[in-house]
Amino acid sequence: MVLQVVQSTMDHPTAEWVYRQARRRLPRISLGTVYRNLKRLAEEGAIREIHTGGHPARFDGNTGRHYHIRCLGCGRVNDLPMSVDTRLEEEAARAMNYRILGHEVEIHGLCPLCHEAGRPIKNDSQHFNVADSKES
Amino acid sequence: MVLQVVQSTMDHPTAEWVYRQARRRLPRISLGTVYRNLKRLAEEGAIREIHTGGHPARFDGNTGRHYHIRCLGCGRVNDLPMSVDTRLEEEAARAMNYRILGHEVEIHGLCPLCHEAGRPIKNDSQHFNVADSKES
DNA sequence: GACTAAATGAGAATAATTACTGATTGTGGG
DNA sequence: CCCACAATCAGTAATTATTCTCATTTAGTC
Repeated sequence: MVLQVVQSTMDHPTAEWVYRQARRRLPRISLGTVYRNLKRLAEEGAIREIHTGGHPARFDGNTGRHYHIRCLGCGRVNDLPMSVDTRLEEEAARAMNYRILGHEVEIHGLCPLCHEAGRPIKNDSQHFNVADSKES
Repeated sequence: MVLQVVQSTMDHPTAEWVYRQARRRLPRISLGTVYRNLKRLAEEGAIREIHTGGHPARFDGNTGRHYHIRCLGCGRVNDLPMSVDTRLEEEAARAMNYRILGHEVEIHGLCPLCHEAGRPIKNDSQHFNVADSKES
């Protein structure tokens, strides 16, 4: 059920958002349960966890390899429809003697809304909320 | 002074580690002061903050553009001596209509020590400590 | 239906970080 | 030297995100 919620959106929801959505169907569900299941799903590989950037973790129903772009104005995270560059890993392997396991790329910018609104960059600690377009 | 500590190492220390080091010279310094100054330095651009990956933030005295490699065994973060690929930003700009401001790349792997020791991946929540080679 | 294992809800606990507070230290005039 | 004023500090309380605990519920199975 938690899985369905995460997969239901192209946004990359925070645990908090998943909780709010889940509660619409299972009003008695607790935040702890949401966290517990998000973690389990991530371990099983059914979803991905995005820690990159700052404060609340985000979850991604799209488990294929892909990059993200993050808005420094509102914290929104979107998938990037661009190819994954494995040369980055090859180059790192040559440089570093690590056993390479993967890589992540995150582009930073201002989303159209924040850019237009002239919203400032809040790289700093703010409790980002997912784009709440379809939610109170 | 906090700046000196951060710049004194190629590791990417956590606030905690900076605190421990700083206290060797200024034994009365408080953790709050360390955080306050780390934040200020980061805002002024004198150091960089690395949030990517999980739990405690790390700080980087090297403010030039560069990539990082993170060991999923011990949490260590190292600089990568490889060139920054601005094509990633160009490609993202074409794809997304964001105002692009920058990008980050993080390679994941196991450092030589963890690899050899067969240490498992602890992607999960652990309080990573910096490589404490020169510290109690 | 009884027994067992797994999952849950509710709230306490933890970890990292920030904010607040009153005390201390500077600093530049006079 | 002394005084106002600003900056910084140590210490601590508060916040945020997340995990843990544990009594209870739910499921599965014989």
